Amino acid sequence: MTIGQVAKESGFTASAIRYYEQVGLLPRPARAGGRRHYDRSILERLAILERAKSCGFSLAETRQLFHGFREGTPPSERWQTLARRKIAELEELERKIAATKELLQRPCACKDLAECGRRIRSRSRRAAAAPL
Amino acid sequence: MTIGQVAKESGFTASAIRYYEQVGLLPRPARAGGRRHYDRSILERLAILERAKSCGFSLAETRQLFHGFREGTPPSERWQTLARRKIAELEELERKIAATKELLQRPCACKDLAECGRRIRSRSRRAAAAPL
DNA sequence: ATCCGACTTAAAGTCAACTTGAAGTCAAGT
DNA sequence: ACTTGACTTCAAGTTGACTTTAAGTCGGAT
Repeated sequence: MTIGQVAKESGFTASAIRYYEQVGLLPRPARAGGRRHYDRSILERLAILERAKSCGFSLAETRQLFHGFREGTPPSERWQTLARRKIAELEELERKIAATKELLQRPCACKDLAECGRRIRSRSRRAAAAPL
Repeated sequence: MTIGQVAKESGFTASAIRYYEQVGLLPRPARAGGRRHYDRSILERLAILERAKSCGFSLAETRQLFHGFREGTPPSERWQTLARRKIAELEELERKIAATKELLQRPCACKDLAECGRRIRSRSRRAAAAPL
């Protein structure tokens, strides 16, 4: 298959596919007259990339999935290791979101923004500032 | 106060303060011999920026807080309008996180990554791919 | 007079994950 | 032979919120 066909079947753009190859997430395919020529197993590989992406894994983390374990480590263990970390991250994010929502729900009764500033400043116990 | 003193008292770096000025989030202060000279009300303004930041507002949204409403609109209304939007965004994000966590909790029993790819591909009903 | 630290500007760099553009190549169809 | 469309490479652009760097200026203390 050409890169265009792979793109159409996988849903990734051709340039994204080239990019993944460039950063080491896809093996270099055979070439026919300069052009990349893939066999259909590339679609499985790309399906994994898509899954990893929808799991919130960065490309660096996704690289781990392929190259970050001792040869022969079963995929169940690979996924589990990465998943545990990511779930912990997501739970941290959920906590931050909850805190942010509470902040957002606080009503304001100031007469102008300058008063907002004064109130916020007088209440600030130097801790609540972490962004998402 | 000089920008350095404002930086120390506010917790923002001097260059961040200059940047906020540059993008229109802070008024241009008086100058004394080229240098910026602030009065203490800048600290209230920066406290609002800090609060907006910890509410997850982008600088563009924060600009709205100051300049996005009819003159005279009370801060309560300003905050409420922006807060409602942001809360909706955060709830959408929470849904995505929940979906991602479910995906991450799915156990894998494949014997190798190629099998993972085949399984993912055969199950894929072209919908579950949205990243965070 | 000279030195230091704090300040000034404009421009460039950072991060991720790609996309876009420019300029060129290839194979197939007319 | 010529056109077309899909491909190639490499470099640069995109987004947001800053930071960093370079080169220069200022005021106060020695």
